[in-house]
Amino acid sequence: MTALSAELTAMAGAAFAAEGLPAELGLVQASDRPDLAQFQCNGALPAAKQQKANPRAIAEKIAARLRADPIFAKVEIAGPGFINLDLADAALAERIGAMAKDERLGAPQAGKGQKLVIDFGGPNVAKPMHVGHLRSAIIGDSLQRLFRANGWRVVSDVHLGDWGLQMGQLISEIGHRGIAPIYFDAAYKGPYPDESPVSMDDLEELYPAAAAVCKADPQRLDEARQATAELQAGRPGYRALWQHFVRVSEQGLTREYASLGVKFDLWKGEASVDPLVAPMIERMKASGIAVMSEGALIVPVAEPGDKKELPPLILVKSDGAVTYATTDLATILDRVQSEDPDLILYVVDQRQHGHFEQVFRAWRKARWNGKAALEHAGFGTMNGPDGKPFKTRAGGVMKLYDLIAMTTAEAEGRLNEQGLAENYPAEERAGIARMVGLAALKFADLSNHRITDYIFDLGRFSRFEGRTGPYLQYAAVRIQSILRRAEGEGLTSSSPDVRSPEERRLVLHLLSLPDAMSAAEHKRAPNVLCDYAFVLAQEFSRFYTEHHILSEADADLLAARLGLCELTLKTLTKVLDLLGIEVPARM
RNA sequence: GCACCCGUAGCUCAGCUGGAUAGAGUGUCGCCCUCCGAAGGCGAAGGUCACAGGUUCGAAUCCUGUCGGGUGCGCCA
Repeated sequence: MTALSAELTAMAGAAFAAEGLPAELGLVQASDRPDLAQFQCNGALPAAKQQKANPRAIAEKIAARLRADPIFAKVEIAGPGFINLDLADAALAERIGAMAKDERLGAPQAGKGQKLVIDFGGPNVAKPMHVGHLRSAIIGDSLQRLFRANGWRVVSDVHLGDWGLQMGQLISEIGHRGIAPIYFDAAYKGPYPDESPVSMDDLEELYPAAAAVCKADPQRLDEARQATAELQAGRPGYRALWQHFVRVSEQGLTREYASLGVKFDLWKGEASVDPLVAPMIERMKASGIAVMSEGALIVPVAEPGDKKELPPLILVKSDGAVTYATTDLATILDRVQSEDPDLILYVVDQRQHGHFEQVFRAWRKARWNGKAALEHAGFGTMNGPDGKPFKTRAGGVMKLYDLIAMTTAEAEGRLNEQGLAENYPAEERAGIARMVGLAALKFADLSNHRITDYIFDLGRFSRFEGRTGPYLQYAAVRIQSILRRAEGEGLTSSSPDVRSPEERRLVLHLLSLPDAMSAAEHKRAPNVLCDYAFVLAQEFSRFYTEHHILSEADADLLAARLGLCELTLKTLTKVLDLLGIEVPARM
């Protein structure tokens, strides 16, 4: 089905064209002044500028053409030349009926035939996931859901950090402690044990210790560098040990991501493109793109128009090891070869912007095959109430696991306070608390614009009133409750109708779903969906307060209103799903 | 030092491909449960859109400068 705004835009566009004006001027959008009209078209103003004519006169010509169509209940000129449009209730009813029958609820299929790879710039192996990874997971997950809903084929890759200096630091630390000498014995030919010599807990202790000692002691840093280079060069014992790190970490990370409800198609990492790295470097050297400088192999990426010269991308460090810029470049090569995507989206902290600019420029400079557009969808940091990066009370890094436990506990406390879910089985109660806590967390994160930093304030998110995830869940649960009662009374629903102002507002908002989904896609901004969902819940609550549905005497009206409840529930559930938020059956 | 991002109601934030009276939540103050879940609904008060110029018929939105905050600036990721 065609989106209502698109349908109206096509009509207005035709009217402009018929007047010898560009059809693009016919853009019709929801009105900024709902008190004046449902939709508006501002095209007469730029048209007047182009033609050096009176905007109201042009608007009048367009309006005269539009008035001929019975879809409109009102076509008016206002102010300097705005064209204000109201639709006939019958036309709205027809379109909302079509939406109710459409499985996709009118989702725009603009991505049909296009392929997207999303890179989550995942956490590092051997380090626990912390709140810094939360935004990448939540925002990236919402984007993958949205793009899929809009018709794209999507491949998501967690893209673990498993190949850098931190690996050498860990190896060297383990060597110093003598934990698993067999992996360091150059004479030993294998095989190496299947069982990992270190657990996830061990790694969580080992890594910070290793990082600290390298910072304090230059000699230890050198050792770590050398270990990194040897690992990358393929030293068997180091590779075997590294395999253990990766496997152990992946188990832990899978659990963490699962608790967030986030899934990836690929669990690749930097190391997975290792075989591509050496040939890629050779190719870059051969074509003269990569040159030696200060002992390192670099790709100059400065461009003439730069306000500030961008430093070169370092392909191979002077110690022989590669950097994540190298693996990111090789990963593009890998993705182009295996997926041939139209777009690669990097959902990574905004502070990495310079890095991605370097990688993208180097890629373009190489002029290799592939149609993929490269784009960094950066996000701001999550700060504590003091406006500084979020920490635990003790001042340490807050682990994701603990954060989720905190929000769940808050949700549970709130349920207790309200005396809700009191008689539910303990298991269901726990499930509800988890869903409510996650909704609070995700909605708070997603409702801010991606790029801005925001303050994480558990107290505020946990009030569960106003513009929050739990409010939206509550709205959905209330609708489910009505529908259950209706079913119990043997009532049936029919196609929604438009009779009251509250229904009209609700229906208009439902019909704007494709606009929200398109805007969210184009801006790569889930906060647009948050806004849509919140307004939808508000419009429903208004409708619900004004009209007592189940006691309606007019059977046709009752059925139509039940149909409207069903469609609202479907739409709300769908948008929440795009945000990665689940709705409990009751709460 | 240079570059990028940001500065909107007491607080937390939307809006920023220029357009009509700048929005929401929260907080404050009123009103609404004999009826489908009040975690709700309705209303009031609250803003020199940091500041100063400029472009335009029209600027929170575009340009320049100033002030204030954040971030990044070859061998970490």
